[in-house]
Amino acid sequence: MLSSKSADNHPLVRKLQSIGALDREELEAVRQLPIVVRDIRRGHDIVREGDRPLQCCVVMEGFTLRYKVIEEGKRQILSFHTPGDIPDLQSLHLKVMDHSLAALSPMKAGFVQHADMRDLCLRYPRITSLLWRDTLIDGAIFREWLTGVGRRDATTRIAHLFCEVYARLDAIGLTEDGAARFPITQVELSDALGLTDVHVNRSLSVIKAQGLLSIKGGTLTIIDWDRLKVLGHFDPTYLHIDPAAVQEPV
Amino acid sequence: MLSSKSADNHPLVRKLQSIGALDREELEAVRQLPIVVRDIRRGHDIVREGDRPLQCCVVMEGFTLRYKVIEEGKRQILSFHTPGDIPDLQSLHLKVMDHSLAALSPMKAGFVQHADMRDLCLRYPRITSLLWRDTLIDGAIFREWLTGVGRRDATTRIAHLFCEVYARLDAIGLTEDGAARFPITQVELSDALGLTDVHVNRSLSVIKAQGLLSIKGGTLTIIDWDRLKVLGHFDPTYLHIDPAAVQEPV
DNA sequence: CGCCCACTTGAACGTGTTCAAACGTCGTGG
DNA sequence: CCACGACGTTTGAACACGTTCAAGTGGGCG
Repeated sequence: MLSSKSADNHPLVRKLQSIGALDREELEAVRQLPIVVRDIRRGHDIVREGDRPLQCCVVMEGFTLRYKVIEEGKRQILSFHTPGDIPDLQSLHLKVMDHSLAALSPMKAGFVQHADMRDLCLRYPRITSLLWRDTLIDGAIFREWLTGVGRRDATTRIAHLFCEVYARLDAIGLTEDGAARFPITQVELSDALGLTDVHVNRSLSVIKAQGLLSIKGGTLTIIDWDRLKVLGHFDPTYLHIDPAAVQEPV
Repeated sequence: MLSSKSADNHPLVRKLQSIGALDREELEAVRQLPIVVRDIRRGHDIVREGDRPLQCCVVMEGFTLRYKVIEEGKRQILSFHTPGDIPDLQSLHLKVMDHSLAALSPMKAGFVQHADMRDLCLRYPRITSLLWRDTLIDGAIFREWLTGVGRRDATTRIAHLFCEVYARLDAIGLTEDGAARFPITQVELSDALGLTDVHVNRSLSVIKAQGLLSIKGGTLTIIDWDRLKVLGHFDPTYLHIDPAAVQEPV
C-alpha cells in the first residue's frame, strides 16, 4: 500500500491526477486558476449551512470536515477532506449550502471564484468531466458511510473509517511507511460514525489492543493492514481511485 | 404542497424542469435522446455491483432503488428513484458500479447509451451542468440520509423518509390530493432506514395511530403534513428543488 | 503551576434487535 | 368456489449493543 508518483506541488493537480488523467495543457490550466489562500484555525467554519457562496474552497494543507447539526444539538460529520479536495465544489451548482464545512486541523484553504471555475470548465470539457467525477466519488463515499452507519457494528465502522482515510491519503502521496498525519479526536470519530464518544473509546481500545493500528499525537499508523481491512470489511472499489495513478507493491 | 406545472410527457424532461431551467432547443435535444424502453419486474436487478455498464437507465414509469449488500447478508438501501431519475448516471464517469440498482415496483426502464449521453453533454454545456446538478442533489440526499441513520431515532427517520418521498413526488407532479403511489414494504423501509422490519412495524404503527399518514395498497397518503414535517424534522432545502418549478400554495 | 481538553473507566439504563409464532390478504390452481 | 401457498404484517418476550450519566486520569500549553 505504498505509491510513488510524480509529485506536483499543487495539491489540486496532484489530487486530480489521482482520480484521472489530464494532459499537459489541462494541467497547466488548473495550475493557472486564480486562487487566494488563507490560514484557517482548527474547528473554525469555512462555509455554513444556509450560505450562498460565490467561491469554492480547495484544501491546500491540512484537513477539513463537513457536518450537519440537527435539532437536538447533535452533529453528524458527513466527510473528511484531504489536500487537493474541493469539499464544497457542489456549491458551483447548488446555490444554498445544505451543511457546513469546517477545519479539522489548522489548515490552508485556497479560494477559487465560481466564475473562474466555470470558465475553466467551459474551456476544458475533460476538466469538467474530471471534476464531475470527483463529486461522484464524493457521493460514492457517502453511500459507503451510509451502509456502514446503517448496517455495520461499531468496531467494523471504526476499522473501516481508518482504512478509508489511509487509502485516500496514500492515493495522494501523504503516507510514509504505513503512517500518515491525521489529527482526529474521538468525539469527531463518534460524530462521523453515528456513535457516542464513550463507545468509540471502548471499541477503538480493543482494535488498538489487537495491534491493528495506533493513533496518537495526530498520527495514524497502520500496524496490520490486512487484518484491519478484514475487520473493517474494507474494499476500496468505491473510492474509484484511478488504478493508473497508484502502484500497488507486489 | 401542491404544484401545477407544464406537464411534459417525457419523464426526463419533466424531471429536469423540476430542478432547473432549459431552453426550447435544449429540451428538444433531451427529447431526441435515443432511448430503449424495457419492462422490469418488481425486485429484479437492473445493474449490479461490479458491472461496467455502457448505458444508463432512465426511470420512465414506476420506482427503483439502489442498494448494497454486505458480508453478513444484510442490505442497505441507498436511495429510491422516481420517474425521470437516472439512478446510475454516475456510471458515465465511474466505470465500476459500487452498488446495485433494482426495481422497487413493476416499472419501465429507458436505456440511453453513454456515448449518446456524452454527445449531448458536449453539445449542450447547460445540460451537462443540469445533469451534474442532478448528481449533486443525489449526493445531498445521501448526506441527509446519513444524518438520519447516524443521529435520529426510528420514528423521526420514518417520518422524514415519507416527507422526502412525498416532496419529491410532488415536485414532478405525481401527487394528487395529498396522496401518491409508492408501493414499499416494511422490510424495504427497514433496509433503507438502518432498522429491523419489526421495529419499523412498531414505530410506523404509532405514526399511523397518530393520524399523520396512511400507507396501504401501495398508496401513500399524507393526512397531517405539518405535524409529519415536525415529527420528521423535515426541511426540504437539501432537495434543492428549483423554486421556480414549484408553486407552493399560500 | 494550573487549567483545559481529550481520553478513560464504571455502572445503570434503554432503544432497537433477535427469535419465534401467528395473522391477513391476494393470486393461483385444483 | 374453495384450498393452498407466498408474502407482508403484526405481536410477544428475552436480549444486547450502544447510550447515558458521572467521575476521574493524563498530557500539553500558557
